[in-house]
Amino acid sequence: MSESSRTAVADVDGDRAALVAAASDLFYAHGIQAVGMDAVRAEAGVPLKRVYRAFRSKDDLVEATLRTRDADLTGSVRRFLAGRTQDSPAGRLLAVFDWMHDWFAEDAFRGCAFLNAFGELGDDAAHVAGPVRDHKRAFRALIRELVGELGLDDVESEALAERVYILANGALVTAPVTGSPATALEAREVARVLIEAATHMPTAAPHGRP
Amino acid sequence: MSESSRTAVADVDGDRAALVAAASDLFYAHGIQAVGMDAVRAEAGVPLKRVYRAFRSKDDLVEATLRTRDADLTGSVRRFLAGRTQDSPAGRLLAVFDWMHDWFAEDAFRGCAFLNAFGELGDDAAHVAGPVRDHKRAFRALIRELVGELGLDDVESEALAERVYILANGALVTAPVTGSPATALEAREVARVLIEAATHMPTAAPHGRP
DNA sequence: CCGACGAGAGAACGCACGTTCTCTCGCGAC
DNA sequence: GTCGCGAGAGAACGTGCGTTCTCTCGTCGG
Repeated sequence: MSESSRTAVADVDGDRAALVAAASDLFYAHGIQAVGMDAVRAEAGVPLKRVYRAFRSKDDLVEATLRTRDADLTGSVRRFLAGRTQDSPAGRLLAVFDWMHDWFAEDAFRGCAFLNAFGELGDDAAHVAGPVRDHKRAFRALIRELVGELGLDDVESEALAERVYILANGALVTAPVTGSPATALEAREVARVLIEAATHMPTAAPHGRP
Repeated sequence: MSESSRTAVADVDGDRAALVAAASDLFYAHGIQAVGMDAVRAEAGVPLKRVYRAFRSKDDLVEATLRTRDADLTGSVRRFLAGRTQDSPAGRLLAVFDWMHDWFAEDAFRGCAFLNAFGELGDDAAHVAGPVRDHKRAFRALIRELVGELGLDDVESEALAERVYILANGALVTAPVTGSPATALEAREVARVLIEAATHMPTAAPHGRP
């Protein structure tokens, strides 16, 4: 067993994981300020004392929650893309919007946790603004990576990546307000037009997956 | 004078206006839950008693603030468009992004108050979700109106409007995170490509205003 | 000049939160 | 068996909120 002496000595790592999982769901569903530490404690089934042994404060927990969610999302989209290695570079870039569509259709979907958190607390809270900016940078970098496979030059690649990134954020924020997952497919169509315009090559037909 | 007996009988309408103006700024800058009624009272210079004579509760004030902001924003963009009546239909549609660019460059810009509020409180709070959906519907209707002048058929017009709307939301949410007003111009370029693709007609050169 | 009404300022109240403290109890060591 | 350590449950504490209440004082009618 990789744990220390049996289950004893208060498994701080296990607590951290349980608390982050519980807090992540609650913060995402109701906002950060609206969820109290007691609700997190109850959802995680961890006594309050251990909560404050695992995290110095609520701010700490919030930051850990955001960083974990960043890793989870990145993992999720990369796993999705791993199933599309046979696709054309354009198809793989567009697959990001297919992934979004699947996500938007989930019952629990309530927009982008990072944009929600940033909108709620903004620049006032560094422990939120930092992870949010890091996540968005990572997401943009992922898109940039996929755009890179299209074979455009650097200037064109940067421009296209920036535009697809803005577009993805647009879908991410519009879908929860309208409640329609199809927003992702509209955005996908826009991306398709952008890719065609940039590469001067036709891409797969709308909504069709090879 | 249009007021009732002098300045007496507690000018409820004046109070409402002052309170909404103060609350609007504070909510926008720091979020809704982070701003207490006492801060609003202090900023507006209105005694607490009159605050609760003008509004039944904080929820009421929040809703009034959002509705007023909706009217203000709509007025602002329509005034901006009124200066572009000489432009082509495509130019007038793209002018929405020029208006956004001006807005993003303001010091106080902190994203879309409606998306921020929705992200903060989400569907949990009907007094927020309602005005947010109404505002977004109105904004989309404005875009649909401008798209209508392009002379496309209804199906194409609806599709283009939806896409430009998603795009505008993308710029609106990306700009505060990156802090770059140029996001609006990137989105403008995407819109230009979409319009060209939809109308099969070239539009004005990038970033050029006739 | 007096009395009463109403407005302003802020204290008061009930509640909920983040955080800490205390009490109790189970369990292992000797 | 007994002692003591440590963990769990939740009470307690300080703070800040939304909302209401009270007290004081200026002002106006008579």
